[in-house]
Amino acid sequence: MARTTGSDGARTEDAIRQAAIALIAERGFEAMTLRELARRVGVQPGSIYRYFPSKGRMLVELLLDHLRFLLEHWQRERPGTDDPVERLRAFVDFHVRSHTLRRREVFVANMELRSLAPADYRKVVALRRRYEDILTEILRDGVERGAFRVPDARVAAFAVLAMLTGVGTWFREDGRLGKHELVAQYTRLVMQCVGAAHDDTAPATRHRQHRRPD
Amino acid sequence: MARTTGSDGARTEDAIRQAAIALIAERGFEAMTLRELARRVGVQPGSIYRYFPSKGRMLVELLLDHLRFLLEHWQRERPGTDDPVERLRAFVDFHVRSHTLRRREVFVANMELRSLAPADYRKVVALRRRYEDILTEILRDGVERGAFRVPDARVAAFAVLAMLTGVGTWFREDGRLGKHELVAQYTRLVMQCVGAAHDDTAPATRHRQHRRPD
Amino acid sequence: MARTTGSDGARTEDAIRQAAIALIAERGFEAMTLRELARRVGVQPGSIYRYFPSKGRMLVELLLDHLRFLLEHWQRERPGTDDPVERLRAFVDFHVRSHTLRRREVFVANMELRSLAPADYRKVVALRRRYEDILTEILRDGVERGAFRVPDARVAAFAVLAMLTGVGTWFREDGRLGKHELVAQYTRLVMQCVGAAHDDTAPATRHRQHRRPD
Amino acid sequence: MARTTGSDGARTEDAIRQAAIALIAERGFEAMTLRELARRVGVQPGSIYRYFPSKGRMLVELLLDHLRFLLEHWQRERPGTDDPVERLRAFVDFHVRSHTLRRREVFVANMELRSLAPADYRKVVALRRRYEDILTEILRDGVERGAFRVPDARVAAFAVLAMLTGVGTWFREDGRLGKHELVAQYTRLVMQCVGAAHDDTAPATRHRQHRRPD
DNA sequence: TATGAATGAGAATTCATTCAT
DNA sequence: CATGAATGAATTCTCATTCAT
Repeated sequence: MARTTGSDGARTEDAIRQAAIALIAERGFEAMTLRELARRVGVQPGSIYRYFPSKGRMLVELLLDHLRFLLEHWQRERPGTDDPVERLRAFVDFHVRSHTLRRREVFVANMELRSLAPADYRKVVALRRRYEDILTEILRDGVERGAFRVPDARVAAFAVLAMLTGVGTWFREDGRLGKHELVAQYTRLVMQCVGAAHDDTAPATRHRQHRRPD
Repeated sequence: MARTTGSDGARTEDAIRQAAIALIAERGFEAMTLRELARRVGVQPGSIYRYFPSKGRMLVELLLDHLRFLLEHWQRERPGTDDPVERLRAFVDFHVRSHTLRRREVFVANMELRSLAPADYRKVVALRRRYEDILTEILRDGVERGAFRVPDARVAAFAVLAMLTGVGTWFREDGRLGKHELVAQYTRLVMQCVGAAHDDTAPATRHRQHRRPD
Repeated sequence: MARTTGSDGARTEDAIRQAAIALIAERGFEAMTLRELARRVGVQPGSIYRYFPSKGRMLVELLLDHLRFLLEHWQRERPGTDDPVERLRAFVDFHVRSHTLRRREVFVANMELRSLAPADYRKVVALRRRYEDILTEILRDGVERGAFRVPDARVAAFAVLAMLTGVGTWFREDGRLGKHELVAQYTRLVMQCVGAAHDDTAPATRHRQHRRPD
Repeated sequence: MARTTGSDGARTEDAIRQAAIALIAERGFEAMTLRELARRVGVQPGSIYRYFPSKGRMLVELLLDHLRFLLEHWQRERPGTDDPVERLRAFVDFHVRSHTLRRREVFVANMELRSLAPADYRKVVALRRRYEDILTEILRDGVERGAFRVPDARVAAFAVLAMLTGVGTWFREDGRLGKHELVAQYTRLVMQCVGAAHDDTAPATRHRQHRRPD
């Protein structure tokens, strides 16, 4: 077959990106083959090279895109207030929502750093660091203002991020727990964790206290 | 050459296991080649097959060994008391210590589940589940006795495990933070997280409040 | 280099098939290596996998092709008559000619059944059985009509086929015996063997009675 | 384990030979591995080298042994008479019996000539030639005395040998046809084939004329 | 823009063989 | 006589990548 009438580069590139994220999340970057990627997209392996100069570059671009997406969206959605509790609440909400919505991207970004070439690794980690800094800064500020009580803001930030990001490992969109409920539970856990003087009378967590999964 | 003088099966197997864990942690299972593994051990690639029937079986055996190690050691070291706070404190201590001591095994066990054949995957996950259940059980018991306050013991267990396990990602044996201090900080974070009626006047965390990593 | 100018799938596949038959006939299927096959064809070993999914599938396809070739050609060339002697004569002629013309295919088909996977083995043997049945049927019919005298048509068919097929083992295109003469001698032997009321005064065999190969 | 008390070289060697013939017949010489052979015999692969200097030498020895066995036994069993018909009858009987009794040896000897090193090939073929010559000589003598009518004794010898040897391909010890009956049928086919002035009133073939396998 | 034929390097794995014990 | 640890070369097969069309 020659060229499909109306075939369209932008559409093809997008299809490749989507399929690549899915495939890498499923199999891992090293285990994914361009052959299979091409098969899923419905093109020949060679065609991928119109859009990405190499398998490795494809990974970096996907990861950078994801991290830029996170940073930009946070920029847009973060609350105007400077109340640490409100800011933390917003961050948890943002993080849990984006990390369940874009589960595969998050998973890939967490698993495949090893597969990056050193220079790419540095770029990606720098962006990730900026994201971590958002939380560190919120915690640090909260500690200073007496809103939170943790021995070390950076350690606490790592702990909280690990906790929050871990949600992607087990949460299923179609599982027992609704996403709203999920956010509520994690918000409470985080608040307790950082020693927020909690008003844990928030309704969402309250009326479920008797529920118990598994 | 047929056989290096004094060569010894048990020793060789051990050397392969050690090197394999290190190499998989470094590069990832798929990216690791048996050639390189053999080179590090100082044998020919084919010799690995005296000890493992395939690359895939090697991975399972390493993972199962690691999980069995964790379960057995917890069995031996867990405290006799049934006070939830004491049990949780012991678990955090055990987990953080074993997860910093056997960092690479932990890392591999968390990253390479994907690379397992389905049947092996099930075996490994079953063991991991038993480990998770230890913490779930402690939390559930604590909630019932009023020692902890979390909306859902299982969700909290996942959250706490993610938090604790994440320590392996950034903690360096030779870094700023001592292991003792590390355990102290995580203990406090976990206690707060599960809403333990805290006696957080513990000295270890106190006199460091002004310190700040990174 | 990506692609030799003017390279052409159909041509390459044919070259591989030809070379494969020759090489398997020479060395045996197990002893043949894809490296050597590729070298003879003038491509890289990996390129063979564009045309055959595995070494094993290559063998089946070659054997099935050969047997289909035999069956189809017999279908086209078999005589319209129902006189058993004429039919047998035509079969011997067809068999000896095709088995000297396609010596290597025949040889491979006889030697390499063992190397087939069980499922493939069944397919190939089923086709071979259809070929054997052609002769069995001719003999059976001839026995019923009183044209041949053998105790058991199926046993005789095996005996005659073995005899005829054996010709490929020793006959050389450039040897003492012409192909025409060869067919004549085998026709006579077969006719005698099945007890045909022979008119063995056929000239072809006559004027050579004093010749002696080897 | 050290050495089994009373373990015995001659016994081991014999076990290896037996197993080797069986395994080569099953899989083919190239496809057989010394590992599997050793496993069947119950020794370690290295131990085989006490008895055979290499895999290749093992094959030659097995083939030479087999051919020597055939020649010696014929020497002992051949009839004293010089009547061509009697001699041919005895040969057919001997050949069919030995080729069904030692099926696997025969099969191996026919299939694996290719796997021999050139020098070994020559030795084996020379012995086989001596065996073929026995039949050629009988036929030639019979033609001269007017007992047989074939255009060329050597061609007929090849044809008859192929026919007779083919029996090993399909005959099953536990099948429909008894061995006695088998010999009788082949004797008759051969006699007819060489144009022996037949007294085909021999009882063995007669009273079965109505039988029909398959 | 896309194909499909081909490459070449390297992967896991197998195997005959060796030899200290 | 036999073992078992090890070798080294080779095997099938895979894969990222190239490029004429």
